Amino acid sequence: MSNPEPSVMQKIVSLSKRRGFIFQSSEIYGGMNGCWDYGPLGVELKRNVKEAWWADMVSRHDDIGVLPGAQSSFEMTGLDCSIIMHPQVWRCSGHHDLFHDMMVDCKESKKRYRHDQLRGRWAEYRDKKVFVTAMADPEEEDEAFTARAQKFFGLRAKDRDQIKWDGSACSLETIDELELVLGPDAKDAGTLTEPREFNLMFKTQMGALHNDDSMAYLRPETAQGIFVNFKNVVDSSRVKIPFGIAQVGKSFRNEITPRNFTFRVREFEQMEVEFFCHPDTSQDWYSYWRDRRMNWYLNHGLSSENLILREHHSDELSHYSTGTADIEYAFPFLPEGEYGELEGIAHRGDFDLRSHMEGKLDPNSKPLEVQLGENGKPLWKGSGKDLSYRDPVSNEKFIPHVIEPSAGADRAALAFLCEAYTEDNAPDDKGEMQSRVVLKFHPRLAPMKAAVLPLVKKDGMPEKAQEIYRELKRKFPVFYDVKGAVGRRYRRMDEAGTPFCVTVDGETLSDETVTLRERDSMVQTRLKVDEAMQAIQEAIDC
RNA sequence: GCGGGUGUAGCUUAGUGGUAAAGCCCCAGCCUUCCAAGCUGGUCAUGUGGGUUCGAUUCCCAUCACCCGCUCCA
Repeated sequence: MSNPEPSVMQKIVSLSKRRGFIFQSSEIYGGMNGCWDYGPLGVELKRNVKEAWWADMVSRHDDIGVLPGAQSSFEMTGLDCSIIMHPQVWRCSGHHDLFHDMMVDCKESKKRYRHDQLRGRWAEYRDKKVFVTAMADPEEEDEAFTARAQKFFGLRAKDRDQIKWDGSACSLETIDELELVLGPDAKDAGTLTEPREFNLMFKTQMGALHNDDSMAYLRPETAQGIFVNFKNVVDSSRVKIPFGIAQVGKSFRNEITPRNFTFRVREFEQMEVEFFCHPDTSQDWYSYWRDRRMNWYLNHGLSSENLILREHHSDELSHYSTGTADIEYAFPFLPEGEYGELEGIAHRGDFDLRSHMEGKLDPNSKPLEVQLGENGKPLWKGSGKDLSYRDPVSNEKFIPHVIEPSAGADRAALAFLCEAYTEDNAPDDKGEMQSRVVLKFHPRLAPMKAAVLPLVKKDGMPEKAQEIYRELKRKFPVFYDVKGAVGRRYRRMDEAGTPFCVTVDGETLSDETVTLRERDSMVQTRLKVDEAMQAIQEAIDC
């Protein structure tokens, strides 16, 4: 049984494990569906992604100057909030209603239905009784039930009126005898499963005693923590609109189908900005963030051939949003021409702040109004706190609009890993070309920035190399390796994505020069140790 | 959630109802003055749990994980 050539994705997964980028979670116990761990090199890669993002969005941000493409200067600040928040946060955010359904599956048709949306009616013919269901509009449902029952009982159209109907149409929720239920797309009765709770939010218990009051959720996104702290940040930090609040952290979603390595997982890390601005300027800020975020990926090495900016069509948008764009990458596990989302940039209007003020807004209302429950009161009460903003100069009071660039840290790390994976050819010691695996990471993202290698393990070279290693290590992550032929060590570093090798030879001992070998081109340059360090630092900083 | 496939060392593979094989990697030496496969030695494996059997890595069942397709994707 000879297998075909492994796919690029299989090679990346294999390399990830072999070199310590990404491991299956809990592997010694057989693994955990959709969970992955970052190994020694992977943790550096992902940290570099997050740190580059944080530096570019927050710590290095120029609060005073006007950045290219921006209409004015703006401030950026950060936040780190708890993963478990007040359950009302998720009711007002809309996650509770959207993520929380009772579902039934049909074993015959393999279709899945919302338990509360499935309606039917009891029908009887001769000795057979069945609860026929159908997916139909209320005006047409009686006709649909009749058609389903007629087919089930094997009757002709003219014999329809022989079907006896018992009671009026009702929701499946009122029916206990599932074995007598005919599914909307089934031929036989009794193919529907018991209703099962379908909850995309992770539930947990707050406190050691478990009861209904102690139920809490693990956050499904970091964004809500920013919205609920909006007033705190404004009151404590002297920021003025426009400004952004950034946060990096873990989020949890019970994805139905974890798939594709670390792309779709249940525990993941987000890098989100909520950018608050005046409603009149929000469209320009939306365009600004969309373009800036796209360029961020391009500047860190993703090829423009593999990256697209996809603007959502107007019919895809929540109507309160006036723009949403996805930054998508052509991951190797996807079919040709398909892309997977790295980041979404959404214009969210004032939906979130108002929902946390007034109560959950009905996303289908226009203009936005608080969603009411059956008793005519708000379905989910808001905080009642005033989350509007008063401009200190104009004295205008308004609820800011929000632009939300929301990125996946794991997805970004995976995209950079996939983009970096390259097979090319390099000469061996006899000058014959051999295949080479090299990870062409941007130096800023590479787990190790350089390796320090004594050319041979004698004549004082190891001692000198260790000295240089300690000097460089104060500035950035460096690896020391003395084992085996130097060519072998170069290849090992190529496979780990280390952009530079500093090689110590006989000359180093007398004149403090080394060779600096560049990973992608394999070009070597003879430099002073200080110059080599500077060259590496410049490559990282760019 | 459904259907199909796969699961043997860190990786890639071989093989068998009766002692599990190899290459690469890795480790310890030796050799080596700039791009992997010179020498010697060494570590390490049948996903998990049952069943059949004198004996199971092999056959059967279940389970877990991964891959492909469907479904889902705020």
